[in-house]
Amino acid sequence: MEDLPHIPEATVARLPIYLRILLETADHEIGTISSERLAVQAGANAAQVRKDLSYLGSYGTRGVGYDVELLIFQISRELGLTQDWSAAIVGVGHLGQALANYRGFGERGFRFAGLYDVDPRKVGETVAGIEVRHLDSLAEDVVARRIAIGVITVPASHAQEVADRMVAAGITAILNFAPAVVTVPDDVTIRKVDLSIELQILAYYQQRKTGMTGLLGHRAAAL
Amino acid sequence: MEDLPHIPEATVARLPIYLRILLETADHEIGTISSERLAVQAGANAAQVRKDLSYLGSYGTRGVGYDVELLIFQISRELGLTQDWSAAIVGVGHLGQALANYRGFGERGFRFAGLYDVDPRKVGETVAGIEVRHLDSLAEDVVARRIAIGVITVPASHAQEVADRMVAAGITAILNFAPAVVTVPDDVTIRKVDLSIELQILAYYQQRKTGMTGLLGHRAAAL
DNA sequence: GCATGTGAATAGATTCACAGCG
DNA sequence: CGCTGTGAATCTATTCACATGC
Repeated sequence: MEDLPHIPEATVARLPIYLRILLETADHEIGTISSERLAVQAGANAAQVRKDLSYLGSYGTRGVGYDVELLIFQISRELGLTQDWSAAIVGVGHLGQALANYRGFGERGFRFAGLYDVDPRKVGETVAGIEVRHLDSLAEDVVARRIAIGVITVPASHAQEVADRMVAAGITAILNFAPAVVTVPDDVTIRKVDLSIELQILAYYQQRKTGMTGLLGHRAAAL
Repeated sequence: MEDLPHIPEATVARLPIYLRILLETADHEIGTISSERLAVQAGANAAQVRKDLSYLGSYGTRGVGYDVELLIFQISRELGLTQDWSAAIVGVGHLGQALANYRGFGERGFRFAGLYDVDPRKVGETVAGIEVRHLDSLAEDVVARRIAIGVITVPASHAQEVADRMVAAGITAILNFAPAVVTVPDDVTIRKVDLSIELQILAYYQQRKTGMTGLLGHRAAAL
């Protein structure tokens, strides 16, 4: 298999996990790893690991396993992590500040190159060593600081508007933390992280467990 | 379709989105909504909306659409949101504090009933109106405060240990923000939110766009 | 007539199972 | 002989298309 045929979405989502495990493995000075071992550590199935890795090419050795360093390089290259990426955070609330301070983003070349808000009390402040600028400065900064990724941490009511401004500013990859459906043009990639949806999903599965106490799956004692 | 046959995972993940849209729709005093309209607002396909909703039962009216209030109730019931849920956050770093302060969790009956850390400088402090307690108190609090959900916001190196203590304390639903694979027994539901993985996925798709400039998809100018 | 509800068709992801190679 | 690489089989999810019923 060669370079261009694109990788299934589900595989792309797992490559970063493999990469992290491989980096840890390399730290332990282990030179080679089997799909079985990688699968156990990733909480997956060995056949899946092999199939996923096969989309990158044939970098394993039969009877031996995968060379850890080689695989780190190949996955990094495939994910585009051989270059550095600059991101802008729009919305300097609790979450925006937490992200700005989050160590472990550098995990693979991500840098927050800008923090934006419209609140005059926040503009001019410094958070995590970055000066908060007015959202109006975003467009010029995208060019000047080569910002490629936008992170939305504003309230839901402003999320679409912020996304529109990001797109207008030339950003084509967005990570949305606001609890709102945001639509963007086809050439813009958007992903969402929605904390309250995650909790609701957990609640569903949790209810299935405890709700089984009554005969008909009725609701259990609420608090 | 009746009560027990369980709902596909993909559908469960979308129900909270529909619910949110329906709540907004209700705010605008609109009594009825079509699958088409719901689909547009959720960024989905009308057939999918109908199929998803059909797992809850037949709550639509042909030729008309769905009664907004009725659907809100049915989805809420299915997701287990007719009861309140208490969650504990373990790890009072930037992210843990941001979550504790996050308004909009109450969006459907979630309450943070406990904040835990092991750092003596943090234990005893108050964050978002909640006293930070030592992780050792978790087990007793799970019982006393009926905590059902655990949220992990500690560094990756401690995530598994914290998860183990949550499980030992009787928690059976966990949301993990630490960039680490955490394993739990089968009867425990775990979901992960991994910020750096999300950025890496964006980087992949971003690269596909810009990386096409060179003939062979080689890496572009790094900064 | 119009929008739901749903079988049937399609697409996508996971797992199996084994041939192929070091 | 052991572990990769991958077609084939299976399972899950999405989309189509239309019969059904208000």
